[in-house]
Amino acid sequence: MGEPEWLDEHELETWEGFLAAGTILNRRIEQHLKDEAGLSHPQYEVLVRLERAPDGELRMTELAGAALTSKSGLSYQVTQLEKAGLVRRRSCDTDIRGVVATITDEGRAKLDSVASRYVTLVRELFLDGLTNRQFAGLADGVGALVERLRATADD
Amino acid sequence: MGEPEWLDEHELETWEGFLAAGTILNRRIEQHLKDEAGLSHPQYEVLVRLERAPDGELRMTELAGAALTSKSGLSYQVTQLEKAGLVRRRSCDTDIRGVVATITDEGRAKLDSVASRYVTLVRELFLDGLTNRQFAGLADGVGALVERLRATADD
DNA sequence: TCATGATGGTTCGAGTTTGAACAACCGGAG
DNA sequence: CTCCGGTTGTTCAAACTCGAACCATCATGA
Repeated sequence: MGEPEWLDEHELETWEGFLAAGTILNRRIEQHLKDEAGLSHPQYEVLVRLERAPDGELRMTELAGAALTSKSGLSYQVTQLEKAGLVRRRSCDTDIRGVVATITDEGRAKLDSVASRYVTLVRELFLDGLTNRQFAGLADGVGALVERLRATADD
Repeated sequence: MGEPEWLDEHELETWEGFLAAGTILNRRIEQHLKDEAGLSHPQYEVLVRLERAPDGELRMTELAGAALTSKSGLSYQVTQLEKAGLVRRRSCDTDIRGVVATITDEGRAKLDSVASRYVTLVRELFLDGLTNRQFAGLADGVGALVERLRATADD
């Protein structure tokens, strides 16, 4: 294994800050979603993915692949959303094993009702805290990161 | 509430990328910690904070305040770490209610055993994916974010 | 001194996540 | 057609998280 090149203070600080910021932002968003609409963050994610998909439909596996949770976690969340009437399950036409999740009109309405507040929150917590220069730099870095992480999604 | 200023594509992409990157990185780190040392990420966090503290000791509340989990969550984790012999509890000298958590020698040894691998991983997943310019930009942005989030920790 | 409100930590229950096990099914090679 | 490895989604037990309730204690002021 050998000695790696240790992290200098700035590197460590940035790394830990990055993680910490993600954690805090996640938590704040979650809090607001819960209070406003009774949605957990995973549930909100599911709805958003579905809304963006053609016909508001997506296979379970595709849904899970969207960086969310495990298959079992998705199963659970979709069940919750189904109980709430925001999503429906139907079996896939071309594959009997398959299940397609569909967002309902209530689901879309729920998303609409949260959207404005959500955007406001993202501005407050994230964008407003950054100068244009900082945002540009962060956007660039994040872009590179996401690309790299997606590329090495399986190792 | 009124209509907020909507997010343009670049803003949305950056925001979602930021969250997604955090989630993925967290998960990968967690995976490795679990495999290598049988530690969860929260547990690792606790050990790191304790190791950095003078005498390797910290009050429970201070520990929880370090952006980790809730008080109850911390209680649970410290109990787990105690069972594993990596941390000890003792009551506080100046406040009978208080509890001080202390990292044991085994705890320090455990951290040492993970450190090298951990650093390697951070380089692989995070630092190596960024050019110097990108890192600088991201570091700047993250710094501003963390500062802002800490400042508004209570609203 | 004695109330009174705030604080420190644990414990409890409900909800959630995860990986493993499972049953059903697909699709290609032979 | 028939295997057979790989896929799909659910279910299960175990672990984890959170907030609320709780008791004990502190600190302040009358």
